[in-house]
Amino acid sequence: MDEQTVEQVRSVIASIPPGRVLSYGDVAELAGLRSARLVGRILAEDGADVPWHRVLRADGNTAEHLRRRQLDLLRAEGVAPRGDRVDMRRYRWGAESGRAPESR
DNA sequence: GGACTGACTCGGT
DNA sequence: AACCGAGCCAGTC
Repeated sequence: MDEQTVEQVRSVIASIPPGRVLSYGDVAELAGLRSARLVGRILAEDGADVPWHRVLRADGNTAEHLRRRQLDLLRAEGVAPRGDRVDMRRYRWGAESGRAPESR
């Protein structure tokens, strides 16, 4: 794994404000990567000390094995998941008034 | 090298 | 909503 890439990804995630979220793909883009999977992989290995819970799937779902913990952590900072799903249009970093720069 | 596996995503059925 | 196939990239066997 390229150290520089890892640091890029970690710094992007570290800069996400509390109460906001990004998708793996968003992080990949901000870090200059083409692969969202790489972001997940990096978090799996070196994500323990960054706010990894602010990163979720593009559709607002979380990875199965993390679901419970991640949603708890998010609730703790003001994000209210609807069932297993987070409202990306509302909480996505950069989407202040329900309008995302690129809300799909 | 090939096949398989993931904290992924998108477009098409 | 659910399932598929294709891209994606690094690691393991």
